[in-house]
Amino acid sequence: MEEKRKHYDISNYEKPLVTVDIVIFTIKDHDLKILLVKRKYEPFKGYWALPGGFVRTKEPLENAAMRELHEETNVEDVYLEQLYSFGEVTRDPRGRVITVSYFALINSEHLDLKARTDVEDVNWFSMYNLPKELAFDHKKILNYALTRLRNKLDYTTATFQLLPKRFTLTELQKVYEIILNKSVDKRNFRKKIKSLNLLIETKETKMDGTHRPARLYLLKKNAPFII
Amino acid sequence: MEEKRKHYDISNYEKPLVTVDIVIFTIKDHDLKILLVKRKYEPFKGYWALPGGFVRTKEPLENAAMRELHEETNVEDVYLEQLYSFGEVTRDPRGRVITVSYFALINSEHLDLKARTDVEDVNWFSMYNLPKELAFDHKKILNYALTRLRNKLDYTTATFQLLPKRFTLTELQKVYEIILNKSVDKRNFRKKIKSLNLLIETKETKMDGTHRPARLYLLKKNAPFII
DNA sequence: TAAATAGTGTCTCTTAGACAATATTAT
DNA sequence: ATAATATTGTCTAAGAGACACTATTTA
Repeated sequence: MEEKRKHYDISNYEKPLVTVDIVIFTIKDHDLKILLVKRKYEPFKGYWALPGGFVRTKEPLENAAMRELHEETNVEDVYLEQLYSFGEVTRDPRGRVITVSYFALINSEHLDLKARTDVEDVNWFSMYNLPKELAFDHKKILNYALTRLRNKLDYTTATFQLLPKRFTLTELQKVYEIILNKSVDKRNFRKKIKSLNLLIETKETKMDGTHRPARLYLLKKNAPFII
Repeated sequence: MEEKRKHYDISNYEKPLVTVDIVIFTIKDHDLKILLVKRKYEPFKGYWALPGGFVRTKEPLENAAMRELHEETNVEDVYLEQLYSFGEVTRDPRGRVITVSYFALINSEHLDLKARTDVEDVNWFSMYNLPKELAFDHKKILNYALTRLRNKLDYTTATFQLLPKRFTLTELQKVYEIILNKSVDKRNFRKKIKSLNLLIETKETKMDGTHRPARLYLLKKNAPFII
């Protein structure tokens, strides 16, 4: 009987804290950027950190991530995916904190950071030029996220979230080049994209400068997520 | 000052419980099997469930998973990988429980289930013939694990963990066929495996029955994990 | 007509997949 | 010899990657 209670009563177990942390990617100024917040309080006061926070008791994990995301940005049309859970015992000096990390891809248009009171500063950083030290194990989380993002490029359409609805093939190619951090042959790239049959060619073009205008495309309404 | 304390004092936050659950795969009797335990206590008393348990306060997540694994089996040489964290609010009727799931691949030799007191029964089940109802959201976790396992087949050597150290090419092919649940052309399979240059041909052969004996191979000592 | 970017096609090499005959062992 | 599994090669089609010229626009 006592043994039975031991197994049934949930309150006997010590509880770690659970947070979510989000790697928010966007492409801005021809660069892969991620959002960081400067911590106003200890621990790691003054350090840049991933946006995140504690999971509320009646809140699904994904909602917690989405809530934190909305607290930082006003964007809709967000692609959000769980990344990995980090559970080193000493990752937070305050005590046992397990974090479930997410990564988000947001459209480079209409970026609009909100004013916040609980952080000292918010900013976009180039993934290729991060602050030397980040709070907690957030550097590790970022590297993990970059690897995942690069892999997704190959076999999913998730990365179209980084572009406006209508985009040119050159813009699409730049997304690939910026994420992979290497250049790609224009002819092979276009051949590949066209063979996947994911895009609709619009009648509009985009002019910017003194040269031939580029055709605008959009992703098919029900293009497969996994190619 | 009060606001500062609010952000610093960890004890103000409500804490969900954190468990680990493990999908332990092996290959036995020409079938893909996973280990389930029959629950002795509520909730889901009498239901089959994934082995797992609460994470201890001073225990890294991966250690918790490894500990649960060792509590069920005596195997060493285990491949263990984090799968996904499930955080639906209502997934455990006792309250908020977030689970970090893992999957493990164990060698089909020397399987030796331990006697346990806190479960009613332990058994291997065919992945293709599971009990109709499982405890919690464990069916969902299992399906997620199967998808992951199938994907890993393509580009990692993780699945060699399912075989003894020395194995025949036919045994290796069977692993592929059982996991993918479809048959594979023998000539193409061997051509592919040989082109990857992962194996060492031993001088020994394996006899079993009245037919030509098969050459034994082993995975190269420092074969890459990701191919 | 100069400057700047958009847009396009061919060749080669590698890889995936279809497909069937011979080799070796024990009884 | 028979039964049973091991072992091996060729052909074709599709895709990846190297590579350079023409088209269209504005100033």
